[in-house]
Amino acid sequence: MSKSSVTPTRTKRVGTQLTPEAIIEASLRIAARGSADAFTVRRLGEELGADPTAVYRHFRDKDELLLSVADRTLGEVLDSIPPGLGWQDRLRALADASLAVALKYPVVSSAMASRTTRRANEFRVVELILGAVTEAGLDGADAAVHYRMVGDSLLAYVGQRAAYLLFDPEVRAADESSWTREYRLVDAGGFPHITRLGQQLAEVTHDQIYHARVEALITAISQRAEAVRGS
Amino acid sequence: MSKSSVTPTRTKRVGTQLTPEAIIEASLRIAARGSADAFTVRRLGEELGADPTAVYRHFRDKDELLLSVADRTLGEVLDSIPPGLGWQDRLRALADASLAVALKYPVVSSAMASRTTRRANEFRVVELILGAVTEAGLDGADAAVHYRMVGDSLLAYVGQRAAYLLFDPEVRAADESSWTREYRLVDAGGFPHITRLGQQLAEVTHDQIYHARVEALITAISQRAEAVRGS
DNA sequence: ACACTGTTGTCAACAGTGTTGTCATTACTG
DNA sequence: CAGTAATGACAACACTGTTGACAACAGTGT
Repeated sequence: MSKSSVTPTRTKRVGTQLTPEAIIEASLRIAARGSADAFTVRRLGEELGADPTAVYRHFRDKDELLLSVADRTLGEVLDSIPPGLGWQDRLRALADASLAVALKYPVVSSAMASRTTRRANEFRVVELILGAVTEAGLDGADAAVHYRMVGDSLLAYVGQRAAYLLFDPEVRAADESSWTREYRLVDAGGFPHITRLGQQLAEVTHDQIYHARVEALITAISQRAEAVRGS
Repeated sequence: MSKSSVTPTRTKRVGTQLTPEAIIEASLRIAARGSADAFTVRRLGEELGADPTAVYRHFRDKDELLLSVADRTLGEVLDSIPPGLGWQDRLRALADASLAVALKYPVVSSAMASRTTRRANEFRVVELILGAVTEAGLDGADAAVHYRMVGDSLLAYVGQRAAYLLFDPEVRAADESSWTREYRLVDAGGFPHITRLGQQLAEVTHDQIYHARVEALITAISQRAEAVRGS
C-alpha cells in the first residue's frame, strides 16, 4: 500500500460522492413519486445512500435545497415551450408546461405556490412573460403589473392543483363527492342557486377551470392593451 | 352539596371548561397574532389554560380544527359584505373582505389556499358567487365553471398574500429588494425586457396586482355573459 | 515526503411537531 | 343513587429539521 497506486483507495466512508447536482436529482426523484410527506431529509439520505445530515454540507437549509430544486423544475418548464409562438400561445404554452411539471413534482410545486426562487431559470420565465405582455402592447408600469398578475396567478393555480394531487385519495374522493353530498342537502329556500346548479357544479372539470383561468389572464392583457392603444 | 358547600370543592380539574367554540376562539386569537409557527397544539393548550391534548376530545385532528376555524373566518368575511350591491361590486366586496380577513388570520388563510371546508359558511360564499355570476347573465355549466374560477382564484390570491405576510421580515425584505438587486444584474443582452422594466418592476404594489387580478375575473365573467347573450 | 488546512460524511443528540393510550375525575342519564 | 359516557391530565411515541463533535479524505506549500 505504500508506493502502489494500485491500492484501491480504501475509503471507509464510501461515499457516493455528494454534489449539489446529485442531491437535487435525488430530490426530484423523490418528488416525482408523488407522495406528500416523502420529501424529508432522512428519506433524501436513503435515496442518496448517505447520511441524511450530509446534505447540510451542500445546502444551508432544506429551504435552500427546495429553491434549487424548484429552479430545476422551472428549467423543465422552459425547455418544453416551443419557440415561434405569438404572445397568447406563448402564455398558453407556459401555462400548459407549468401545470404539467407541477403535477409531475407535486410537493415542490405546492411548496412554491407563494415563493420565489430568484435564481437563473426564474429570470427566464420573467423575461418570457414580459416579452409576451410587451408584444401584446403593454409597456412600463402596465407591463410590470400584468407580468405579476400572470406570474402570481399561474404559480397559485399550479400550486393548488399540485396540493390537491397530494391529498390522500380518500380526502380527494370526499372533496369530489361533496357536490353530490353536502351541497345537495342544503336548504333550497336559502340556497336557490346551489340547489339549481347542483348538477352542473358536480360536473365541472379541472380542465374547464384551467381554461377559464388562463383565458381570463389573456383577456385582461388584451383589454388593457386595447385601452392604452386608444388613448 | 348543601352541607359541604363550604368545602372549597377542590377540583383539580374544573369540570367541562373546553368547548369547541372556546377552542376555535383561542385558535383565532393565536392566528391573529400573525406568527407563522405559533399555531401549534401545545400553544393552543397554553392559550386555553388546559392540557394540549384535551383539544383532541373536541376535534379529531388539528386539520378538522383548522377547517372549523377557517369556516369561522369565512363568517367574518360574509358579515362584512354590505347588501344591495350589483354583481360586480358584490364580487369586489367579497374580494376585499376575503383579503382583509386573510391578512388578519394569516396562518389560517395560508393553510386553506388549496382547501375546502364544506361547512356552513362556505355554502353561503358559494351561494353569493353563484348569485353574482347568475346576475351577470351566466347559467348552467357556464355559471358553475365561472364560480370555480372566482372562488379558487380568490382563495389562491388571498392565501398567497397571507403566506407572504408570514415570512420573516428578513425574507420579505430580500424579496422586495430583489428587483433592485438580483434582477438588476442580469445580462442586458439576454434579458432585454427585465433590463428595460427593472424600475417599474420594483415599484409594483400589492394593490395594483390585487386590482388587476380581481378585475380580470370580473371581465372574464362579463365577456362570457356577452358571448352567450349574443348566441 | 510531510505537516497543515479546509472540506465532507457519519454519528449522536436536541428541540419541536402531531398524535395515541391510559387513567381518574367529572357530568349526564335512567 | 348507580352506572355510563364524556372529558382532562399525563406520559410516551414516531416523526420532523437541524447542530456540534469527530474522523476520514483532498489539496497545497515547503
